[in-house]
Amino acid sequence: MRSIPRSFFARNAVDVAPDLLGKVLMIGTDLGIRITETEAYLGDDEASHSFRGRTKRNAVMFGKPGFCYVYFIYGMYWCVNVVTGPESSGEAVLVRGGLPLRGIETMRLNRPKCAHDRDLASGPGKLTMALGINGSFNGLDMCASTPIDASTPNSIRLMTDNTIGSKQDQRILATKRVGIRLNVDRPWRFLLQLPPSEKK
DNA sequence: CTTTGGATCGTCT
DNA sequence: GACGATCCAAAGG
Repeated sequence: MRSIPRSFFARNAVDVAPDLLGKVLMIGTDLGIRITETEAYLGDDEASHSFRGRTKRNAVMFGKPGFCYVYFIYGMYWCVNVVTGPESSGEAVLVRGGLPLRGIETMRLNRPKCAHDRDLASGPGKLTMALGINGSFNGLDMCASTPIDASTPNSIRLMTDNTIGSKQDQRILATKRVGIRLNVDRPWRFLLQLPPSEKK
């Protein structure tokens, strides 16, 4: 498991989003999911929180790539993004789903009503609940080179897992984004198609 | 299996 | 004052 350089995120969100499939979102050292679903949001994109310019909520989107943008939605849920593109472009990739990789027991405690392990993190609100991500993670660096140990609170990282097959082996499906009202036709939702044997 | 509607509050108009 | 980058329980097929 190795960290991802900031240059990976300093590209267009539509390019970063599919490349994040198969990568690992880690909280601390013992809790993580393999990313299976992402969505790209651009600066000049009516569906994006950044479309109408910088506000208190979306300020992180206009900062450096590789940082964490967390927002609260529907009065109940948190969603987590990674900022992409050149600084102040207002781009980000929403992490919409993943499969438990480490710390499944913790995820079950965080989502006691979840019937199947494969659904512990199978949605943008579900995965933040499973991983314990909330507003206090907003603005944290997800590709810092500083090592994480047990004394690092609220650490959140995107990482590459050597044991996962190369991107060339992955089947990626692109569809329209969900849950939005504007700019609905862009095929900027990306799903990792797993072979039945890997679906758990 | 699919469809429907309720929950719940920060943010921006 | 309205609505949202959602989830889940309940009801119907």
